[in-house]
Amino acid sequence: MELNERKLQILQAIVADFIYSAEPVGSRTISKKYDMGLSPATIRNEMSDLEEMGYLTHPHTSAGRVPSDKAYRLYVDKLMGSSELAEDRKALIEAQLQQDAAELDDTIEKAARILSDMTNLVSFAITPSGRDDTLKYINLLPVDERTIVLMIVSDDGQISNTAVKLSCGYTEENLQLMSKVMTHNFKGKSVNDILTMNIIDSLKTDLSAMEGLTGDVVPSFLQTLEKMLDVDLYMDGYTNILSMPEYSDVSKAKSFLDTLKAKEHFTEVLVNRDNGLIITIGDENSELKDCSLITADYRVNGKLVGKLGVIGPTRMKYAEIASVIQYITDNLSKTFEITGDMTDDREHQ
Amino acid sequence: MELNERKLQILQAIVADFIYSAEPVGSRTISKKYDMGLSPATIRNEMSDLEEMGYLTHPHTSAGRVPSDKAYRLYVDKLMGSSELAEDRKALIEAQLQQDAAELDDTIEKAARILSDMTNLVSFAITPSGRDDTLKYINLLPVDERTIVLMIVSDDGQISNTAVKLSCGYTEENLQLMSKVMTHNFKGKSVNDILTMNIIDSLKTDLSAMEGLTGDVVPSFLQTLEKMLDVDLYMDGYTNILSMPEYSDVSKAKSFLDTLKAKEHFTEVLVNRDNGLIITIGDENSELKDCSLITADYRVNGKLVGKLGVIGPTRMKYAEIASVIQYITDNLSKTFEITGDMTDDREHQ
DNA sequence: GTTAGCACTCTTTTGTTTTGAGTGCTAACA
DNA sequence: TGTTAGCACTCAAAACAAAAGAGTGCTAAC
Repeated sequence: MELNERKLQILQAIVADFIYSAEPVGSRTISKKYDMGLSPATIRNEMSDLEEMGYLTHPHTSAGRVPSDKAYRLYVDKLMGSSELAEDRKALIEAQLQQDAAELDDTIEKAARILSDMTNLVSFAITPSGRDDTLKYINLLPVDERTIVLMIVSDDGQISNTAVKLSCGYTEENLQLMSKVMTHNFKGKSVNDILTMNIIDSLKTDLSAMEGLTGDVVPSFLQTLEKMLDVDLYMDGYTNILSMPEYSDVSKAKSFLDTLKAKEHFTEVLVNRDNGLIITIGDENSELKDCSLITADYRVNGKLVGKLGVIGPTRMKYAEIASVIQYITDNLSKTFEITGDMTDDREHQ
Repeated sequence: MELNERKLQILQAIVADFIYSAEPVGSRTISKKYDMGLSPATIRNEMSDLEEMGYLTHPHTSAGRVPSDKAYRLYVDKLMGSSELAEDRKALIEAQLQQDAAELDDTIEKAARILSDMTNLVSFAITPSGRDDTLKYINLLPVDERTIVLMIVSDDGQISNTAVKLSCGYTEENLQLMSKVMTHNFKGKSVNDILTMNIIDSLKTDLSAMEGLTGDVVPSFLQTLEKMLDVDLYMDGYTNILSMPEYSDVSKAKSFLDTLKAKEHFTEVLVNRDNGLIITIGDENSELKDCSLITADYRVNGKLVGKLGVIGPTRMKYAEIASVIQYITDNLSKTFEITGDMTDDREHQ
């Protein structure tokens, strides 16, 4: 059977209607609301065909039609078109993102909040991983008799520091020498490389004169590097789903939210997701098969990549949401480019 | 009317039963389950009295009795006794808290998680404010041509640092001088004092020779101090309420969760709350009048005070929950005392 | 003072009927 | 041959009715 122009039109009408109403769509509705000069009976015939082709389903005999995942996919790819974001929304996004956009983390968090507010869905965002950051230099600084600070500066200007409690004393000279050796050894190497290669051993021979100090500093150094690998995950708008008919049943809502709460796993899903504006629908997802995800990446300094997106039932306003996400991520990338040489002006853990 | 021994016994039975069943308690139930040698009729008479006295209410004629806030208050004060935590739970708490208890923040977060898991309620915790921390010294360190790090060390060993992007160049001597002057001016002063008193002006005269540098550093300094004031709020176990009969209605659950999400306000409530094990019931709360809160404080280095607690419907297992909270906060305080001189071994923002 | 007995109340449960949205099929129409 | 009116049929949801059951309050007897 062929998917002719009329079938597409009808399918589009059904999907669009269902997205808004959350009710199975009947032939009368289509015939009346979207007047395409066809009687309900004709539309019924077409619907019957569309069902046979796998685009529609039927909760029960006397109910209207509901789009299948396949229909949503077609809708997203061919039918929905792209929706231009209203000017006032654009302005709102810009205003809110710009407003004290000092720290990356805070801004990302804010972006997620805006996103969930505008879409009424659960939003999430991950920060870029520092795994490919290369080190610029390492500095050890005295604090008090038994405490020093380990400071790691990376080439793109990010600074991480940790206080290190020493088990033995130290001299300023020791610190300086050690800073020098460490910088020499690790300059230009990426965080990931340092952690996977066993560069630490070489350090021990270079600094054999001060074993005690090395023994205290190295674990902190590694720990700090590990932390630079970490990707933070923010979520917002959890409660939005509680006003959606799909989750009017508390136990459904609970199991959905509990799944989302297993953050670690979710982070992984996002990290492995392609860049660009990505929409996955229903069973295209490895998990949460009755949900859709829309994500897009954002750039920091034109390079490091984080992601931002929403999750919700397959019945969602794809076009509208996609345009919101796209606009926010574009804006984020711009923000962290314009203020490019200001992005250092924040603390990194 | 007098609240005699028998009335108390009956009231206790009713409250205890209702806490577990969430169903209005009838006279038969009390007579059978808690055999105190009285017929349902007698108990009915007593119940009627208790209702008149304001301890019980009546959803409708043919329903059992439900405890009022007043009854819970009496129950908590006089009737419930104290429940000793089971040994395996104690062990579990200790094991989980001890396990890499490196950073205060992480540990607090973990404590909140344990708490919500054990109580099946929403838990929350606030970290101590740094408002009364006194400064030990301030250090400015070179990073690159246009960037320095501002490091603030407080007397109890906490370290905060921020990268400062400069609008002009600097020399090492400048930094050292400025570090010295700032340390001299602010050593021994509390964060709060520095922020309220206008000490900044004096700094400008002392360092008039390097206006540019001062102009860049002072805002960052203030900003960092502001941050030290901040109290972080963690919440966990949001979804627990979705399995409670009180919130089987999605819209009720949503409005409860939305109220909790207004974090800022909630933080304030907690900060202003008394120390010790505090239980507030129903309309004793200024907000969320159909909920109860149980909180306790924990100490860090024997001094700084954070708080940990749960929130849920007035029908909660007060004794059990109180003992869990008490045990966790005791343990937290102990953890951050034993490793007393190790608590510096973490980063502070 | 306690309790058995009983009428009464009111929610919950269960069953029944009605309604109405929507389909599928057939037959007529253009 | 495609379109449509008409109609029987289906099924969930709503409305209604009846029954069950939990529990009370009161009275009278112990």
